Amino acid sequence: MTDKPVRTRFAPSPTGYLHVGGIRTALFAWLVAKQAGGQFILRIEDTDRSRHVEESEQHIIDSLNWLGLKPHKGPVRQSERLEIYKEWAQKLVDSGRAYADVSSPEDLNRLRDSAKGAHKPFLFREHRPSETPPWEPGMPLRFKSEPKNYSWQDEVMGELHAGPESVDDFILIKSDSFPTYNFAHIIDDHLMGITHVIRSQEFLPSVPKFLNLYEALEIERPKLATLPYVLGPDGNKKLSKRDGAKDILDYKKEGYLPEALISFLATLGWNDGTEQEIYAIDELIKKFSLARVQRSGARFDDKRLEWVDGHFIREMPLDELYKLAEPFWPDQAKESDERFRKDVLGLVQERLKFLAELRDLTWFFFRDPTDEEILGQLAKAESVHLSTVIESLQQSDFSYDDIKDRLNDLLQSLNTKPAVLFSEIRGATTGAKISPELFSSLSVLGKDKVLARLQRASKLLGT
RNA sequence: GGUCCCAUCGUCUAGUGGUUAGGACACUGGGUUCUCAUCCCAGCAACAGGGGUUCGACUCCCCUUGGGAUCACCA
Repeated sequence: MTDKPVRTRFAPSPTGYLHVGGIRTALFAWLVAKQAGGQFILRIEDTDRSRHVEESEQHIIDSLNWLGLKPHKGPVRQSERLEIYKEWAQKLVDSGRAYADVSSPEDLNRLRDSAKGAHKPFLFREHRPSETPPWEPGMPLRFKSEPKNYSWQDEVMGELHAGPESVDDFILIKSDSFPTYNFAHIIDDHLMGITHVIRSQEFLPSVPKFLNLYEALEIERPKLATLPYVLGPDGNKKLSKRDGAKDILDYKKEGYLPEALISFLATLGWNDGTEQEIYAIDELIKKFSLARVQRSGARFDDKRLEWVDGHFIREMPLDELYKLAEPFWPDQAKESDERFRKDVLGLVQERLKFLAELRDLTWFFFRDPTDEEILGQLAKAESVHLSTVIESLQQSDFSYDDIKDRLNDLLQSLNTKPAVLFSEIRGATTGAKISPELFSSLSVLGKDKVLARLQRASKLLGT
């Protein structure tokens, strides 16, 4: 092997959005390129016109950009390279390694059915016609394979083997003149100088066919790396859109941090052998290796993602988090100033798992609770201290320390417990089932609001 | 059915012949002046089965079982 500059690619077909499985493939390819100082290329495999979704390409690009997996250049589109595939196809025709396929869909179905009935694999090469017409536009072109045993090295799976049954004649160019994946990706990888083909497991059974084609084309084979599936949360099936796998951009909408997703995805099927659980992107670039990628599928676990995301949120400087939190505030928060919102954010930072939780955690800072909300948090019979609390807090400067001292004093003088007194105050001032720590909450909420809410609660209870 | 891949706690995993099989998520219990969360402590919990090889197997080999993929003019 030569010392060609490392180049990897991510080659999705534009049929919809990207889910975590696809993104993980992109991430690994990106990491391999990055750590070698190489290039990461985006190639749009749009050779199936019937499944093509117009907005898909932009959506894919947006997804990669959000996660910081920036391709080296703009995307390469296979649909714009038809002439190239045609030329290479012609080479195969000229060397006798490809032939026009005149069989009808009915022929094929019949052959397939009979193979199935005989419990044998369907191999087109067993029905290869002895004579075929010259290849002309509008005719599908089929590869003429030379079946044999193969052994090859996979960067992830190790030494792999397959028998001649795995090699067959397959379609290179379809009747609409578009190439198949099986053909186009081989040509493109070669022409684009791709050094590592990193792709998911579904292509593994086809590798012997590809190997046969590399030989027929007399081109050097890139390194092959097969990634195991990301499995759905339940069952052993690979994660799929059909089973509700989320669009990666939905995680953006819910306020997950890109660096958290990256760390989570990287450790889904890879580890560096240490007990480290969280990785910064720079560390991943340094430490990642295909050889340490797991060979078995990894199940996607929401809970772990939440934990990782919460971890990143807690570690983040408040000012930075504040910028990201912008779209996630409760509606009424617009009317509050930045200082206030930052204080509030500081209070809930440690309990956010993702930013969309901000709303439910902070609404009572921006809007008075309703009667029902207050009463829902207060048991009348036990709520008897409110007027005393009001008296004391009226004297307070509402600093954290002063509030703390006063409420602690009340604990003494009223001869009660935090579980009683603090719950009462919390319920009356927030009307919420959960809230941040009491003294800070009161301090941030401010004297006017706190006193007004306490008085209102007191009135509601008739005390 | 043929071909191919895979197999350690519920989940993600460490482990490369000798370990009380480690960590993390989740879960359970406890602590941190109320709730929720953080943090800390503790607990629960795994080598699919059977044969070999070996003084010794989670580690190596074989078989079985289980799971998955693939056999398209889809990628």
